[in-house]
Amino acid sequence: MPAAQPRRKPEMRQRIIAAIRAVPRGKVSSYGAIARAAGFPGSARQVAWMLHRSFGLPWQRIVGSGGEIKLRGHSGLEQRLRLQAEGVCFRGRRVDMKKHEFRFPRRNLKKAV
DNA sequence: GATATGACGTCAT
DNA sequence: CATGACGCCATAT
Repeated sequence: MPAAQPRRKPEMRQRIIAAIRAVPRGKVSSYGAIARAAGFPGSARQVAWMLHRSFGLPWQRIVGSGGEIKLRGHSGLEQRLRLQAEGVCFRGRRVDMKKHEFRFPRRNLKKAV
């Protein structure tokens, strides 16, 4: 059978947004981790793009690998303040991932969706 | 369809 | 630890 074409539905956006919203207050996650959790490993950039396009998301909880804040200037400062307001600890310029990195639940067993 | 861009990630220097 | 190069992938023009 000729194969089902991989659909490019807006499903990607939905899943990424869902993953972002899944990060609880006081926790953080990285772009790459969000992308993986959403089922799109390697699409970290799309996560960032999405944060810019969609509003109402806990954008401050998404940081770069190792807990580094990737935003520049004022935005980066605000992100830091917002996270600290949520109780997130910093170590130098980075988030203390050891304590605050959110672990996504594994929904591997079967495709239960 | 080609080129440029971006809140990325990882590795080499 | 800072910097640069390369890989990655959806959008924008």
